[in-house]
Amino acid sequence: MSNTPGRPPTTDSDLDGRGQGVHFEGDLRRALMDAAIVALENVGVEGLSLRGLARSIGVSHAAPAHHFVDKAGLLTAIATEGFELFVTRLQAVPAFAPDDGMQGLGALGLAYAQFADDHPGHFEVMFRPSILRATEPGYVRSSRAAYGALRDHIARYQRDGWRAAQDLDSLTTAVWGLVHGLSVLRAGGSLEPRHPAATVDDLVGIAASLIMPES
Amino acid sequence: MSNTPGRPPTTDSDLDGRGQGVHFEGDLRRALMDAAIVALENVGVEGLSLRGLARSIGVSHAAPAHHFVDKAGLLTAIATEGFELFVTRLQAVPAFAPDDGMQGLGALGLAYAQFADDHPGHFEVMFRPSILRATEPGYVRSSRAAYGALRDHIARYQRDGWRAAQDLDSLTTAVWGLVHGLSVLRAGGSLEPRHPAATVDDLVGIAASLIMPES
DNA sequence: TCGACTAGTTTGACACTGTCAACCTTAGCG
DNA sequence: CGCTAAGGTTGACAGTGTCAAACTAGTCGA
Repeated sequence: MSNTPGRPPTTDSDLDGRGQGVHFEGDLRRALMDAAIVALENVGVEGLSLRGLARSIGVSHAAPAHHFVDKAGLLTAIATEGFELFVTRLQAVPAFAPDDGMQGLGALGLAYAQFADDHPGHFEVMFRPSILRATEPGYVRSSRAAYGALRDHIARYQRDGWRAAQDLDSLTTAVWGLVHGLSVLRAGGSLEPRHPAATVDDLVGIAASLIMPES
Repeated sequence: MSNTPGRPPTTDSDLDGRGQGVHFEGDLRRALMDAAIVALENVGVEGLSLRGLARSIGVSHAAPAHHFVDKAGLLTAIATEGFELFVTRLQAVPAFAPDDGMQGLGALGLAYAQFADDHPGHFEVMFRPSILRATEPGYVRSSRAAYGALRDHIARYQRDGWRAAQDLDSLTTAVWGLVHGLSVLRAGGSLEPRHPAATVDDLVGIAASLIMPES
């Protein structure tokens, strides 16, 4: 059970060479994160237990502490990974095509909302610095990279004439806030009463109707 | 709950100093909620401890269970109170004046963001049904009342010509998502890197720039 | 070859938590 | 008077995160 996950335990160390066989990324670390991500989806942060994770994987209760110092460390690792996934997702959004209306922006919003839907475990934790080691360099770097990716898209739209006169950071933050707020409300179930079973596309439609009422 | 009317509230006994307030909403209940709200502001949900609350007030560790069944019950009571405060706050927003541009909408957004800023303890918990007894009638009622108050404002703006053709619920949800997302990001500190020390007014400005770029 | 070293893991302990069951105390009332 | 019940207490239980110390196995320098 301990070796089922995809990666074999890095049998050879010399592909990296520096130092000795330093595989900081062991098997257990990955297994713990995967189990934690599933647990976050099901029971949320308050229901997640390091001991329960260890138990489900079949290691002792103190094993996690060796890879992540404590619970905040584990959550920080997940949040960081989330932002990294997030960045690659945003970067996969096709560039703006000037003749397709606001398709570019719509695709961007869709990527955001879709990410929240596809990775609820990561999303649960990414934007909650108070329960993370929010000053950890990796977390800071990846979260800023995510903002940067968002900003790059908006900048490109501006270059193509969309609200070119407005402040880039304000625009980015506003778009971010809009799609983030809708995603959060949806993930929390707060949208249910008025928009039962709202899909990700519904969200994008709602957001689009606010930004560009004419279309 | 509030029934068992056999005994009138005995207003004859002075409700000053010594405990024994026999009103069915006791003294301790209020004290626990106030202490919890402060704790939520400081240490968040994961740092809040029923025993710690009881200790700080000077009652036994099991006393809270008598007023709120468990932790979720306490949080639900706070969330419900938060929505009630929220509704009165929204209802205090002056009606739309047709000649003041989007001042009405701006005031609405300001009320929202200001509430999140003024009551971080309540806000921390209001939109997280997964840690609450989200089906409790009082919570459902007050949270829907909040949506209704928001919707009433938007409906009035529509009657005055603002985006009159758009779907009211979609518009309400969009505005809600925008201002909620910005408030959440700000409360979590995620805005810090790009917008250090962003004020509530900054938020409203950012939101306004997205909704009405021409102004 | 061998001993030291070290990352990874285990065991055991501690203080803490939420929750439950039982008991005590007191006020109000027939 | 005794009854009832709400409000509060005490004690216990199973979990939890975290820390310290011990063990294990693989690696490296000699």
